[in-house]
Amino acid sequence: MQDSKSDLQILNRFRQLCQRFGIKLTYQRLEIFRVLLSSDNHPSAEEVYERVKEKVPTISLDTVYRTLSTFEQLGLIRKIHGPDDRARFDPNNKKHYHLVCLKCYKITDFEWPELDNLSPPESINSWGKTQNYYLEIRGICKDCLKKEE
Amino acid sequence: MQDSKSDLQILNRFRQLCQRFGIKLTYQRLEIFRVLLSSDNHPSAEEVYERVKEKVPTISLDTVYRTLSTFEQLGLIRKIHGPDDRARFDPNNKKHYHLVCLKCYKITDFEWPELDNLSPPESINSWGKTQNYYLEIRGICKDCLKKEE
DNA sequence: ATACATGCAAAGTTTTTGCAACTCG
DNA sequence: CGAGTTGCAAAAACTTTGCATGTAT
Repeated sequence: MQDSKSDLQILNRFRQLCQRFGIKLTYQRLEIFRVLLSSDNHPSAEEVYERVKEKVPTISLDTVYRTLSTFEQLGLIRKIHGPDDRARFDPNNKKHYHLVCLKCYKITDFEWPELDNLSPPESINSWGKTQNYYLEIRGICKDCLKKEE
Repeated sequence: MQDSKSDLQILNRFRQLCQRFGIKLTYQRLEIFRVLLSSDNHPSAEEVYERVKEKVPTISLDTVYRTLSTFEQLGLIRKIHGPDDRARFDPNNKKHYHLVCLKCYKITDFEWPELDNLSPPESINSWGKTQNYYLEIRGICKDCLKKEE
């Protein structure tokens, strides 16, 4: 879900998705979709709300929550829970992991092919059916280190 | 932080910790410490509260929150944020990772030495100073699979 | 037309905070 | 005694929900 396409291309793509999943194409959903597409960071619901409000001033926060939840259920985005107490939403659907800054809570993606290829211990097979990995490396990002001196 | 020692041993150990970190040894803190020691699961603040209340009926939930936060800052426990919306606390200080059930939100520890030994991509060195890994494998646990049939 | 989506307001959850009373060291 | 800790109550922060109105198909 990260591309830089023209408005029309995004519209067509979103229309397709709505049809495929049987949900209605509304202006609110489209603009939320756009905001997610153009996010390099991992916005919280509040941040998505603020950005969508520029285009759709009458949108309400609960619509943003509901839409994000819908998108999550459709597999378009992923909800992530970092050390920050608010949920964040990840529109990057390539296999990747997260660097989380414990000061500013910024989340940065990184890739780690060696981990992708590592098979988990067999012991976990007896636990149940596994679906996906979530890996976070926590620390302090460069910007925050600079501020500390 | 997981042992099964006598009450006296735990008391002495906790007294030591309090002295080392310069915090006062209170009945509330001691009982919270005991509950954490005897937890094989990863209790939420509420769950710790419920269990401590059996011994210290007058304890308040906010004291539990404050104490857990203190313990976390001292490095005695780790706060974890799963798909469940409440924080959970992990008293296991051995290197380990988590299996998280998306149905019942139960968290199970597992070890993965191959991952411990895997060095992360160099690219992340330019990000900042990393402190620790957090890995979750999500799925459905055996019990919940059984309930579904 | 009608089933779905939105906006509003209100409520629900989880966590934090101000403050007076209390307690450990 | 005095700084640190607790309990209470209230508030804050984040998220969800009921319902009437509006809208996409």
